[in-house]
Amino acid sequence: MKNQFIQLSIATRDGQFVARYSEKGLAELDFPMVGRASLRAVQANGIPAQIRGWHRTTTSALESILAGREPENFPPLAPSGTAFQQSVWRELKKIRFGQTKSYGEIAQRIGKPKAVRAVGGACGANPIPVLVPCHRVLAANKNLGGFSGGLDWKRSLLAREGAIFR
DNA sequence: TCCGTATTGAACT
DNA sequence: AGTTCAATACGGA
Repeated sequence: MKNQFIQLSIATRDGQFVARYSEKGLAELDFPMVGRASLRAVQANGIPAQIRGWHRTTTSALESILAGREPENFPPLAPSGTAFQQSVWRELKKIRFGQTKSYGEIAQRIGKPKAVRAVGGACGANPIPVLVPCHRVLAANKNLGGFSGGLDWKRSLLAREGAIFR
């Protein structure tokens, strides 16, 4: 039972997101579930005050982005992944609100200019979409590329930020 | 070890 | 302007 996340939901007008916290911070964020039964992801009691605080910050950051505004604060992010993935995600966080970068640019900035495909793989493995802005990464020709949460989400998020893409 | 990938740029129709 | 194709790093099975 090593990874016992504490799971809390975030209701937005775009649906119910689910956030999972480790003792280090926000570990995962899920898009609203499409079909049936969004899990009742709430524990009423026994949530440490620290995590409740993080969750308030997460909620407000998420709501800001969904409303097309740049968040003022972020919770501590604690995604689990390989060293390579961590370095990619660290780089993603540096992309400013409303800006985009290509997979190749990310690869260069982490010092592995030829690891372009691997960067794509790391983006797809990102457990904290939206807050770790994997949606701001486009293909070299400014085409959309892919998105694990569905391309509609990627289009929508970029549009709300006023980013330029095709 | 083999396979797929959210890539890329060049070489071809 | 569209299509094919090899190079290439990484992660999962």
